[in-house]
Amino acid sequence: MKELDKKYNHEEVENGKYETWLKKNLFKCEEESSKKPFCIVLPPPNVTGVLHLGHAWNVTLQDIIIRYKKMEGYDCLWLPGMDHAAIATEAKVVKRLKDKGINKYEYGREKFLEACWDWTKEHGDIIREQWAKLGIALDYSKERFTLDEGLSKAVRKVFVDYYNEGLIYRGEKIINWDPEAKTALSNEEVIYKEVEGAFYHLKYKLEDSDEYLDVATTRPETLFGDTAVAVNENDKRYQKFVGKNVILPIVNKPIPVITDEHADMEKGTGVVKITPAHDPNDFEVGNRHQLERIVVLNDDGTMNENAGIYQGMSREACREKLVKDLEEQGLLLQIEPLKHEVGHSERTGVMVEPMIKKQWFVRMRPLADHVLEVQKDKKKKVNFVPSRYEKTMNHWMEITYDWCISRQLWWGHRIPAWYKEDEVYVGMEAPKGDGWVQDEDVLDTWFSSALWPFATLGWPDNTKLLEKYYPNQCLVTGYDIIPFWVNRMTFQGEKLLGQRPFEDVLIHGLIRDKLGRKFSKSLGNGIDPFDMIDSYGADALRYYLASDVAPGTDMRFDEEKIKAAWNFINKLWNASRFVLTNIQGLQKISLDYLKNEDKWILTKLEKTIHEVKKFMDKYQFNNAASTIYEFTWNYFCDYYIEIAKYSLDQESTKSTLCYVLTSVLKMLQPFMPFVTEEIYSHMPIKEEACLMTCSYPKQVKKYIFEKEEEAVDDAIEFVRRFRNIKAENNMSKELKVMFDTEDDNNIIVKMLKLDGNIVKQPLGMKAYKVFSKYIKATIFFERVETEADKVLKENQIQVLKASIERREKLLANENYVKKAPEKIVELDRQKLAEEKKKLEELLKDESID
RNA sequence: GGGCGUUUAGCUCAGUUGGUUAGAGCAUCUGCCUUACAAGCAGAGGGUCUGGAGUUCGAGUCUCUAAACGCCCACCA
Repeated sequence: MKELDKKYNHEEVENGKYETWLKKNLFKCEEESSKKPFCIVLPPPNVTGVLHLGHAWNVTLQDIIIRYKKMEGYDCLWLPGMDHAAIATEAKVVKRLKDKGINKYEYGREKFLEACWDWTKEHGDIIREQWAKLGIALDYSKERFTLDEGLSKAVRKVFVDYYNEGLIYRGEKIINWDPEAKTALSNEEVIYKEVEGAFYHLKYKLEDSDEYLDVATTRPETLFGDTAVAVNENDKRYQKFVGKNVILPIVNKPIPVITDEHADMEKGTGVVKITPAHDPNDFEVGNRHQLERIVVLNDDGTMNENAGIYQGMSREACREKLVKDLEEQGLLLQIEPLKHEVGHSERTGVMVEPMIKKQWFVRMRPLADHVLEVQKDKKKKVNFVPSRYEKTMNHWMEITYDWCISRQLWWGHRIPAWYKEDEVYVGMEAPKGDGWVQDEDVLDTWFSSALWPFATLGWPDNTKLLEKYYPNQCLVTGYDIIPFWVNRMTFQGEKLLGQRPFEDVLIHGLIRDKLGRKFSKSLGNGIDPFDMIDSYGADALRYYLASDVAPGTDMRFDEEKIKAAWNFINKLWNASRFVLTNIQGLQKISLDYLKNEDKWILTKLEKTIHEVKKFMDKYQFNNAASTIYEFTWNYFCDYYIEIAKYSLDQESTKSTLCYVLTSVLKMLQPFMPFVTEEIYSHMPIKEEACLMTCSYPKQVKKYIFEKEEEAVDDAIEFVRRFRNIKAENNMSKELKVMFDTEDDNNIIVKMLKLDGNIVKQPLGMKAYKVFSKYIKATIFFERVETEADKVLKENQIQVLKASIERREKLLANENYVKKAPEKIVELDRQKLAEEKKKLEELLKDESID
């Protein structure tokens, strides 16, 4: 058995381990076993790029769950995969081709898709390497891609069934148009940003009259599509105009003045221009009044032939020129500056254009209503951690409307619809016969990822995998994609399989920079998690990511904390070295003849195990981590190992060291798999070849010794007070100590290295009393009392007096004694007695000199 | 406009069902190369928990209210 290296070197420790784990098939699920299943599907990262810190956080949390559950005896399946990310990837590939001077449309669909597959392969390989560096326990035998054959089958199945059921339809509606990517977008893909705009007040003259209406608009360039002007029917100001025509400026065309509920008397001038082809509200108005729909924009965002002389201009240029022309013609009444929110494309960043288009939609109401119904049932609902995020989903379900799923892109699942003149065929395969042309469009990338929890398990076929691992037990994702993904998986799972897709959803936040800003390219504040791994190791990064914040909250990145995590690992490493060199040759762990300190550390350990499991089960890894940290550093290293140094020849000491360290390694394994496996491999006694296949520690009641725990706690308390007094008084090593209590003060003598300094009689030197609950001693030392000493003692007395007074008052309060739990009251009584004793001694002490 | 979150030590964060004198890491100060660890050890200082009101024997924790910051959703002709 090779010894542990003198220095903890994360690079050496982590190097090669992942490959070994893969070779040993340690990450594979055990389909055939009778163990209870625990399944997580990995939120598939987009193949657009490589993994960032947010991904590292996301997968670390999942890996901790999976590794924990494996040790807890579950058959775990953590299913990896990637997302083709239709629009995002397409944008990247378009750019790559453009840089080479190639135009997507000239290149052609087939070759373009080849380029997309190349891109996917390249980035997929990088991502897999990154997963390996992070050490995550993915079952690669089940890896999937959102654009693979299986997903394609599932997608087509859903599309066809929904179409036949009337849940998917094709229709002309106002959709969000991305003029850069030249595709429709869903509501969720539009981000509203505040921009500096203006209210343009335009003069719509009454036909054959000098009178006019003041029409305010933020989008003057859409006036070419105006087909009416609306006022509220109760608006007395404009009643006389209703039924008449106004002349559309520039176009010089009469359009009617109508009444419609959409016109709000309170807003603006109370007159609203109606552009049915470019505004969702106006579209509805147009439907109510059978107004013509005039599209004025081309797909690339330039003005079309309906814009007359402005044809070919960009939206922005047209607005500028138009406003100038209106002003010249005296048709511009006023420009009122206005800050307002305008929709931008999530992917390309350009302003989104509401446009009327023929697209495919999912009818959302019935699907969403069903989820709302299910969420009322505690046994059937999706449980969010933290629970507040349930509201985010429910609210979305309440207000969502039909989902535009067709995209005018090439990279994605092609819509399984074929057209022949006026006929439409929707089916799993192309229809027989000539003349059928398939829909050119593909589906929203989220349409396929919404099927991820079950399509990856073989749905729509009724596979064993599906039967065993659906519903998934858990999903881990950021709150920012609840609308895009979690919600959609939920309604699809409910509809298609009649069950929630996952029992729990663990939500985490976003990682921000040290100043709380989002990471962004323009700020240049990005952190590459793999740089951090190079510097501190994956274990340190993982521990940091898992332990920094409570579930559901954002995290501010702080490299100092990774350093602190590294220090902790280094501490573990050194403690392990100490233990390993001292338990060489240990044959078996025997915990039958235990000393007080052994019983003490075992008790602390068993209590720690209980706490840690409680936190792990609630996904509170931050609390679990700090509980283990405290035990390892503050109890095991700071006290037990120090005391153990005096009895390293004893079996009980060796056994206890071995047993405790093994338990610590097990608890830390999910957080820091590399280093814990490395240390475990050197242990002389092992229950399994690998730590990760060991069982998780369970609290053993017989190793809880309350009496000994209290006694050693008290001894430690004494040691702490002793050291304090020693430090505050600048005592030399030559001090002498007289114990006033009969107890076995073995531990204290060792901890304080008092051997040879113990006296049986008081000495004629300055004396100082030290107390804990059970132990009392006098320190004698050579030193002249200074003014500072007196002040210090006086302060101590004051603090004690105040505390005693507070407690006496509290205990004199009948209400408190009557209503508070007895335990609490009893504790106060004890504490009071102690304090009184201490005060008495302290006061008496003044006479000793 | 609707909803949600945050506000605790100099900084970053914990704080379970209300219950001893509110914790950690980092930073600061003091003393130590004590043979696992100086990336360490020992000791210390530092917060009344954003403000106000209430419920309670008891509030960082529950209720109401105000403020600052942040996020989500919707709308703005």
